[in-house]
This record gives sequence, C-alpha cells and structure tokens, in this order.
Amino acid sequence: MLHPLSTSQALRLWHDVGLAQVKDEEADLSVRQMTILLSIYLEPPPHTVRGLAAKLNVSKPVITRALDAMGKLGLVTRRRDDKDLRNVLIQRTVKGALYLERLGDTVSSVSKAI
Amino acid sequence: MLHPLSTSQALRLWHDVGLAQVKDEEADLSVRQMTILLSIYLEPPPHTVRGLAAKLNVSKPVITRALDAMGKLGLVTRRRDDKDLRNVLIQRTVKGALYLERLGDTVSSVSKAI
DNA sequence: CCTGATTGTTACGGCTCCGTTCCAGTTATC
DNA sequence: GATAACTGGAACGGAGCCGTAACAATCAGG
Repeated sequence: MLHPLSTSQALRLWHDVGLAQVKDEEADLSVRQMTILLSIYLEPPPHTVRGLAAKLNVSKPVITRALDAMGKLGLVTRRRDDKDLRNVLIQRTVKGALYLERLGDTVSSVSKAI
Repeated sequence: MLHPLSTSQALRLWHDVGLAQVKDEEADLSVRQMTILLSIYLEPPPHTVRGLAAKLNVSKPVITRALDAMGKLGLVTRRRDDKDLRNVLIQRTVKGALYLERLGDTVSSVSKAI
C-alpha cells in the first residue's frame, strides 16, 4: 500500500527524478518508450505489438519503432510466436531488467529526500 | 514528509503515470523540457538561461530551444533583465501553472491506486 | 574609450521520432 | 483451394531535438 502523494509532493518528485536523469545523461528513452518498456516488464506476458498498441492507444508502427530502438539498446527482444506465426512476442532481457531496476532505485532514493 | 517509495512501487507509479499521459495525448514534453519547466515553477526566481543550463548540466542552446518550444505552447515567457540587458529572465504563466497542477494531480491520483 | 569577458541566440548538419499509407506473410472461413 | 481478415513491418515525407560552432549585444576593467 502506497501512501498517497500530494500534488506538490508529486511535482517535487517529478522534478528531482527528471533532474537526476538529465544530469546523469541516462534518460535516453522518450515517455512513450519508457511506458512501453514498463508495460512489458510489469504486466504479465505475452506481449504483442497489437496488444501494446491497443493498450497505449497508439498506432502499431509506434510500437514497432520503439521496439527497434529499445532492441538496439538490448532492453528488449522479439521472437515469433510458434502457435501463430503472425504474432511477435516481445520478451524481457537482463539488461532491460537492470535498466528498470536502476530507474526504480533512483525514484525510490529521490523520494526519501522529499 | 513523504513516505519513501519501494523500487517496485516506483516503477508501478512511473508506468501508470506514463500510461495516463500517453493515452490522453497530452502535450508531449520531453524529459528535458519537463525538468526545465518544473525547475522554473518549483525553485525561487530569478531564472536565467545560464543558470538553468548549469543546473541541468546541459548546453545553453538546449535551454534556449526548450524555452522556444514551451513559449510557443504558452507555458513560459521571457523578458530581458533591466539591470543587465544581457540576461533573460524566464517567467511563469497561468497556463504553465495549470499544466503542472494537472500533472501533479495525475501523479497524485495515480498514487492512490497503488 | 577599448579590449576582453559574458549573455543569450542563431545556423548548420545530423539523427530520431512521428503519422499515414501500403505491403508481405499467416490464419480463418467458406 | 479461394477469399477475407488479421498480424507486424517498411516506406515516405515532415517535424522536432541535438551538439557544435559561430554570432550580436552588453557589461567590466584598464
């Protein structure tokens, strides 16, 4: 159970985390990409392009291109579905898990200073 | 005083807020732009290009371009400093305040569902 | 004054992401 | 089998942001 944040606490948190990311030059992902990555890692598989596009209310090419970019960074992998060769199953990677764990740690750490 | 977030709570929070932003097709500011905007509104004036660049550890043109973009959206205004005409003072706007208040409400609201 | 430092801005080439449209491959239905 | 429906991806032109290198305007110190 999370203690609810006030509006001003939320803004302070957003500012401090953003500042940490910008200064550390680690924020390579856009908000869209980050949300896609978090969906893949926080929600139960399987994840498909179609499903992610519907969930985020964006077009399929947006998902495809985001997967291209994050795949190039090693944060995500694609594999065809053996059951239905039209589908592409998006899979997690160790690097992606570490990336998000580091993000979570940053947020958690910043929250302790507010 | 803010109750510290765990790593997994932080990731869930980030995901849900990102999802709300992407779905609502809100004005899409980059992480850099958002951090600049938050700095202007959360920290005491005066704000200058030079000062923001130093604080965020980015080059001055990054600040100038971000101010151009956000100024076009009405989130921020610039005015020359009468004391030193080299300086440009960045000022808040009603629209910018409302924009951030809405962001804070989104984060706060999402936090109550975790 | 005049030279040098400081401020913010512009210009350039390059890269990424976007929205739309169209396409190849696979499956379902008859 | 033939046709329609579905999947993910490619192609196109357009827009935004980036880093670097310049620039005009302004101030400070001799």
